[in-house]
Amino acid sequence: MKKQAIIFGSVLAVLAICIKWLEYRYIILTHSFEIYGSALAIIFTIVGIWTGRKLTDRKKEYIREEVIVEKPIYIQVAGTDNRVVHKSTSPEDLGISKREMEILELMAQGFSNQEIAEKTFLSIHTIKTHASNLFIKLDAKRRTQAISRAKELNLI
Amino acid sequence: MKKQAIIFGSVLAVLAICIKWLEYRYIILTHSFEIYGSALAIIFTIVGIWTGRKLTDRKKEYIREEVIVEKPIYIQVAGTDNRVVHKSTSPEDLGISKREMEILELMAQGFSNQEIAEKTFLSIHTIKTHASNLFIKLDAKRRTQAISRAKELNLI
DNA sequence: GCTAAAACCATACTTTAGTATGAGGACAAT
DNA sequence: ATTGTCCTCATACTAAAGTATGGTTTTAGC
Repeated sequence: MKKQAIIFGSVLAVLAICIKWLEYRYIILTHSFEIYGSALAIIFTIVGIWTGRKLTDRKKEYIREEVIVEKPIYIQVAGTDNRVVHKSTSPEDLGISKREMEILELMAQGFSNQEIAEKTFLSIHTIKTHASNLFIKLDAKRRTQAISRAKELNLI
Repeated sequence: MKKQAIIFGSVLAVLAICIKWLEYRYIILTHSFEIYGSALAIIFTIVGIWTGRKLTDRKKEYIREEVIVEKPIYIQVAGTDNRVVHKSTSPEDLGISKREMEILELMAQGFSNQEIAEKTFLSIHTIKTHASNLFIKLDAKRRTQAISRAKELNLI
C-alpha cells in the first residue's frame, strides 16, 4: 500500500520532469497538443489500471464463502447396499493456492510444463516447483495421477 | 466487455471534443500546461482505475457453476459375448484397438508405464509402443493431452 | 493357406517430467 | 517489525516418457 503510493508518486515526478524538459525544448508542445495529450491519456490510463488492480485485487483469493453454490454430488449405485458418494473438495482444504490451481487446470488440459510456462509468462522452473507442490498436496507421484485425483475430488 | 469498450471510447471522444473546445477558446492552453496536463492525468487515472476494475473485477475466481451435461454412457449388455454398446465416439472410429483402449484407461487413472506393464503382464516396451500409437491416433503429443482428448471424445 | 492387422518385444536415443535444495521478493497478519 | 505464506527463479540431478526402427508371433477374415 505504502509502496504503491511511492511508486505512483515517482511516476508522477518522472513525468513532471519529462514535461518540464519538453517545455524547455519547445518540442511538440505548441504544435501537436493532441499527440501530447493522447500520450498522457494513454500513460495515465495504464497507470490507473495498474493502480486500480493493485487496490482492488487483493484478498479475493477464495470468495466462495460469499456465494452460495449448488455442488453436484455424484452417487454411484452399485447395488442397494453398496453406494459410494464422492463429495466435492475445495482447494483450501488441501492447501492448494490460486497459482497452483491455475497450473493444475492447464496440466489437465494436456499442456507441457514448457507450454504452461509460456502461457503464464513464468519460468519453467516455477512451473515445476508448483507442480511438485501440487503432487505433494494431492498425494500423487505423477501429473496424470494428480489430474485423476483432482477429478475425483471435483477440483477441476 | 464490448460495452466497456464503447463507454471507454465515448469518454475519449467527449474528452477530445472538450480539448478542441478549449483550444478554440484559447483558454489555459498556452500558459499553464501543467494544470492542463495534471487535469488530464487525474482524469485518465480515474478512467484507468474504472476501466481496470471493470476489466478485472470479474467474479472468475472460484465460483463453480453448476452445469448440467448430458453424457453418453456405456452400457454393458449381459449375455451373448459381453459386447459394449456406446453412443459416443467409438474407439473403432479412430482405429484404436482393444489393447490400446485398455492402456489408455490405465494411463488416465494415473499409472506409469512401468505400473501398467506390471498390471497387464506386458513389457514396458510394449506399453510404450501402444502409447505412441495412441498419441498418433488421438493426435496428441503427451499422455496428458491424450487423456484430455479421450475425455472430450467420451472415450473414457 | 494367405494376408492384414493386432499384439508383442527390443535397442538406442532424445526429450520431458520430477526431485532436492536454496534463495529472494511481495504481502498480509500480528 | 517480524513471521508465515505465496510466488518466483535457479542449478543440478534422477527418473520417466516418448520416438524411431526393426523385428516375431497371434489372430481373424477371405
